[in-house]
Amino acid sequence: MVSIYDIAKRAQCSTMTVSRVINNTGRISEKTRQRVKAIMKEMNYVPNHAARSLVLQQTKIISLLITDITNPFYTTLARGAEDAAQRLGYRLMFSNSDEDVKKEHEYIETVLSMRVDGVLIAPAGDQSLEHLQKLQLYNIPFVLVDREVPGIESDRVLGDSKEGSKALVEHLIQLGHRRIAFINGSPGISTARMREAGYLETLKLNDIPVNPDYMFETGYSQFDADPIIDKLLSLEEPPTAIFAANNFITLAVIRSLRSRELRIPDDMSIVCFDDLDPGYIVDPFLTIAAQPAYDFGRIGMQMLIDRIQGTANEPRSVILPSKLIVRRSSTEI
Amino acid sequence: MVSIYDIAKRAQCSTMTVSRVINNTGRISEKTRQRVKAIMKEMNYVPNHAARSLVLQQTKIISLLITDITNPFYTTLARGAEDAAQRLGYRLMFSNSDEDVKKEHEYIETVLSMRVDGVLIAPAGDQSLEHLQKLQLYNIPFVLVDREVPGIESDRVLGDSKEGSKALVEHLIQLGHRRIAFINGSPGISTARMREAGYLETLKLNDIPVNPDYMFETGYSQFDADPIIDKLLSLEEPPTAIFAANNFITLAVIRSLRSRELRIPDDMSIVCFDDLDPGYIVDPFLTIAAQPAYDFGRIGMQMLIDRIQGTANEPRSVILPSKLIVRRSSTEI
DNA sequence: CTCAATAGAGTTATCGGTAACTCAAAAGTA
DNA sequence: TACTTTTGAGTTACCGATAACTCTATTGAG
Repeated sequence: MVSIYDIAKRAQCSTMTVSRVINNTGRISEKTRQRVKAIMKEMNYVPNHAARSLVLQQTKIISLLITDITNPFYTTLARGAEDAAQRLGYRLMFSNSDEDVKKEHEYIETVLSMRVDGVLIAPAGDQSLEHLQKLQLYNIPFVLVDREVPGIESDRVLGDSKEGSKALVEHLIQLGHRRIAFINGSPGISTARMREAGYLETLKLNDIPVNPDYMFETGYSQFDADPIIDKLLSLEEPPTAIFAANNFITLAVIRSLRSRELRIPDDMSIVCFDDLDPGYIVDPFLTIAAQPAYDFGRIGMQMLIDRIQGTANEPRSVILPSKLIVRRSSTEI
Repeated sequence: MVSIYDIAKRAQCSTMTVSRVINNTGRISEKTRQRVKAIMKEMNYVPNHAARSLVLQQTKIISLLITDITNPFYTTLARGAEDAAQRLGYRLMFSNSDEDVKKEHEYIETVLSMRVDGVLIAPAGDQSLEHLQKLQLYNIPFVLVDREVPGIESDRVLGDSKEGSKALVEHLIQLGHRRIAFINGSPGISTARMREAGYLETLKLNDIPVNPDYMFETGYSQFDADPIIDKLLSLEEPPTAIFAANNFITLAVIRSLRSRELRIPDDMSIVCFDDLDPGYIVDPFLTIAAQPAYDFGRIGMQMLIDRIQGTANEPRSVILPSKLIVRRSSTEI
């Protein structure tokens, strides 16, 4: 592959002159500049990123670590991050941890090894603490998006899961529901804890006793809801509404209900966080707390680049509100 | 950041010894190996990828360029590619060209600059030719997935768009349809051409005259189908079925039909390529030609790594069949 | 006309790692 | 015991680029 030396030889100048032409720095006569440029073009020169970043000690690459590339919430977030990064002159490297702390660990190793300039990360869970401390140890700036991790002080962009949760449950209560089941993600993830807090608080505010039989913990990724639905339906007083903590859980729940010929919302109201991809859904019918996924990415990326370029000020938190969108999956009892 | 020199100093040995411990090469006494290993761990040493790839002339990184990160077909493909890459010891770098040749061009520049070991690419269109030739010029192995590009000889994994197309149209004809509209992607994309060929051929086989008023070309990405639906509905003999070339087009079409209170399939049958994300759709109702997206990625990645590591044999083509899945969006006339 | 300032380059060292070669001491062999 | 082989390292050069410094013509001022 053609290097700066090849160009220099051909142009009968030093590599430094070529480097100056490439970077538009230093003093170069217009004549030389044009000659070198022509030769670079002719020889199809492409600078070697590794060599450059080795000496510059910066890569202009930012790593984006999300937990599920098939979840539209995250792909939308990714798009926001990508657009912002591009605008500010950085390249993005996506990775996908699959909600798996071990896989996340491997990616962090790569990220460290590549000396990326910063990391925008939706951590797999509280156990991500260790990875994040490693980033801190190496002074690699990072911003948490969507989820926080206890023990880590850093910039972050979070959704207001608790408020969103309260809005959803309040909505159900307004519709007359009092037997509201809650199927949550893993308590090892901050959003799940916040959503539970919102659920509990709203019940309390409305003097509805908490029924442990109505509460479940599962994963945010694909899973089978049948066992849970079984239990709920076999209760003496089955719930009239289900609050599912995210879109994946909702899908599993809906599938399970459908397979039993139960209709939504007639037989069961459903509310949840995050839309199924708005671009995809032919017929949006879920009542949701919609989070501004694109902004999560966009704002997170801006904060990250601020941090990379800027002075080391206090960690900032941005909390983005979610919006209650009432559709047909919830109805009066 | 701690380098191999810091380790060497602390271990009182040469950098070469450290390098040998890292790579498990050369002759090292067990005692020294353990001592160096302990120090590396203690000092949290992480090898510098740039330095290493500079001297090794390989990065163990493969670039995956897809055209739309929000399209489940591509995210599923990406997952297949990722799994295969990981299994074979490579890291993946996703990028997203957004069906935009210019954006693709920028990513190719980055890819060249980073000297990745190979590129798995779903080209934005025929105009990608120029980028791909650049890859060829630099001897960077690449594999085309999903789409081919005239003028480029290379490994590739394609769907059998023509056969899939024929199956869909044949299915409609079997149901009694003869007025079948076809809303295609851009003719600058190979799959669109193949799908059109299948459409035309099947009509001909069944002695159905081609009606130019039934044929449209648009983009594979989000767009507004209203003008097209307007035209179709205002025809003297409006179609009874629509064949939409991909999932995005289908969505736009469905939205447009719904906004006119037209029911599917009662008022209009619809068939198309590619599922909306099977994991997402609450209630799959589209009749589709399903392509094995995961295998596109998996097989493509395997071919690519073969090519990177192996001998330079003839370019190989893998054609993956699509499967007709009949659901409720198509019915007898 | 002389000397300082500036334009337009070139030299050298370095980033962090590894290949290829070298070399002394220990171990094996005749 | 003397010589060869093996073990366990160290030295040096280089991958491709850039920072910092140096150097030589020009140019301009007085």
